[in-house]
Amino acid sequence: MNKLKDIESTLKNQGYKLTGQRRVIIDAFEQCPDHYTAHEIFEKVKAQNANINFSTVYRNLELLCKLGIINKLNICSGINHFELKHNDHHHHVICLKCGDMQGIQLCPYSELKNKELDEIGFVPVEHKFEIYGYCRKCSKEN
Amino acid sequence: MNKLKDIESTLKNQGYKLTGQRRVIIDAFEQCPDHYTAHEIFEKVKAQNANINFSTVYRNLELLCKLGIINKLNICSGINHFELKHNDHHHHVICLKCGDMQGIQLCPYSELKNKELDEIGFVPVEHKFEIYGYCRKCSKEN
DNA sequence: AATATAAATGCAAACGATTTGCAAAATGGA
DNA sequence: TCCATTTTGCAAATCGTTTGCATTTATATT
Repeated sequence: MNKLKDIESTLKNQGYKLTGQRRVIIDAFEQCPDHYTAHEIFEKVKAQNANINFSTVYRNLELLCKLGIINKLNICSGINHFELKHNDHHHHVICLKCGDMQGIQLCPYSELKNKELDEIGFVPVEHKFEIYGYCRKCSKEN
Repeated sequence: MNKLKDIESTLKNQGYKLTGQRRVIIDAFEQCPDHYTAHEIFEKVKAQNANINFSTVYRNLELLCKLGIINKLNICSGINHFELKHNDHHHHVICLKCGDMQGIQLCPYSELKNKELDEIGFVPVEHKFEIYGYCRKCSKEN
């Protein structure tokens, strides 16, 4: 059972077409250990398919987000990053010096009933947890 | 002991001048129960001082961030919000429908030594925790 | 395999938030 | 009050992202 095939059938089932551009974008994510910016995706994909356009990349990133295939990570830098949505729940540490972002398993939050959320009537759906600090390399350099 | 006076002397101590524009920006934050976008600050401030410019607002928001007087909150919507840095540690809930953002006291993370962070050699400095979901108003409407 | 139709693409231009260069104005110490 | 320095306003540039539209493509149907 191939992840790529799963994604392709998700697209088809929802009435979206499987274009060459989509295939290379999905393929780039398959080969991505962590996350890409839209610009990185564009570069990766252009290397495979000379004729792709930036707006096509953006439109497909948006689509893949909508279908729950990828996640948009928007961190302090202001530049969006995208990652394949895996089954594992994880968060990120982000280096304040070099900007590098790594996934971590640590999650301090469990979605038990919470008194404060109940009081303000807020219904949680998902959460984001980020730790900012210094990565090994940058903390050594200081 | 006035918070405004504290901020003014922080500016002076660091060699920055206390201009009319800075005064109204700080004043707007003093009167702000939670957070503003740069655009909201601009509108508030323009109501006090007809001759302020957007770039002045941005330059001063950046300065106040650098001096640790305000925080920049960058949430999923992509629009930056700014809030006075108070002594209280808090996080935010953000409505997926209307975009409203409220502060919450709930913080599931305590910066104890963490095995996973140690393993990757990451030195935490600060963290951000956000819960996305539906606010009271929007969850009723559904 | 040829066709029809709806969806997707490329292109260029628009967009919104933010940043910049520069000349003019304002601040605060001497 | 004068001067050096900082700060401002303005307009233009920038960056990431989105959009309108004509053309192309994928897929279901014949």
